[in-house]
Amino acid sequence: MRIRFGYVAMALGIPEGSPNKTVTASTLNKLADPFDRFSKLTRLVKENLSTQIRVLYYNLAHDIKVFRFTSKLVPLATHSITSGWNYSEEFQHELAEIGTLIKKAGIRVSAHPDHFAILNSKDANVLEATLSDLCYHVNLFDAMGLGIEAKLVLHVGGVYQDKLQALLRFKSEFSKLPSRIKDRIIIENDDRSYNANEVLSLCEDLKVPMVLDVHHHSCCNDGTALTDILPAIFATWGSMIPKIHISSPKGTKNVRAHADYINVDEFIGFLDIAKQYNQDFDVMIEAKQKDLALFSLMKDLRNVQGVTIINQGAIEY
DNA sequence: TCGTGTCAAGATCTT
DNA sequence: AAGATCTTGACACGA
Repeated sequence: MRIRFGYVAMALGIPEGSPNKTVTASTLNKLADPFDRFSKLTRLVKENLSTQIRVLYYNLAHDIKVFRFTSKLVPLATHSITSGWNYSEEFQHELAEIGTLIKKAGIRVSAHPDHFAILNSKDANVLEATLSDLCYHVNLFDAMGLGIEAKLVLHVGGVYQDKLQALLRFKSEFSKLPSRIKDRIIIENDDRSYNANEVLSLCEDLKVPMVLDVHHHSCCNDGTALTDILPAIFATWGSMIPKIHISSPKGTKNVRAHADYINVDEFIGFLDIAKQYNQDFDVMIEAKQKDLALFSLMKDLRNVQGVTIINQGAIEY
């Protein structure tokens, strides 16, 4: 089976490789002239977008075809201080350039609204903020000219001590989403609330792909072995190539936090499970050292029996 | 320039 | 009811 690797948001292997530059609302508020606020924001977005393009070229130079965007390309995009700002139109040229590059190079991209985006929150304000955040991400994908293959990863969350009700609320809110959002959502098992089994059932119900996070599964599970559910998880992707997330625990005391690099033995453990299903898949590396962790894992994989290195960002196993 | 605090976000645990 | 905690990378600011 063929496995491709990707990393999240920023490149540590090149200078100025972070498209995460931002500003706080309070700093903007201190600028008396609205024009100054506007130009400060505009400068930051332009910088982030040009960094993003540079990072994509860097990825291509290293055969990395899987990438997750930062959610901060447009600082404060969903903050009330920028309400009415048509960033998609203002940066249409730059965003289109990014999209063209992605399509031409065949890069698989996604985004992951952070865990404050809660589709099934009981709080109407939180729900509104969540919808606005999802809309923001989709606005960027649309402006890039990317279709529904550009996915948005969500967690379930919104438990309030009642997981069953929370799941019902999730399904109900999901069904109300506009298709431009709904068609892009994929759901991931998390590290404390919803395990892989529960998310699998939800994904089967909603007919959306499931992202298996192998590390989260080891933090939060009901005793189900991956061997038993992996084929069903892969099946939620239909004809698409499944994607999984991997990371390693930071330490024995803090098992949920992400370590700098990926432990190759843990990953091989997963590969050995996956191998029996002979399904190609993509792997998102969630390690603090980002691209450097990817390179490090690839280096470690060179010494593993059964691994064939296809290029700097893919293996055959 | 360095270190500490703050910012964004929401749920949940503690006081 | 209010505050601390969790999480993340980067800004903001005082020393």
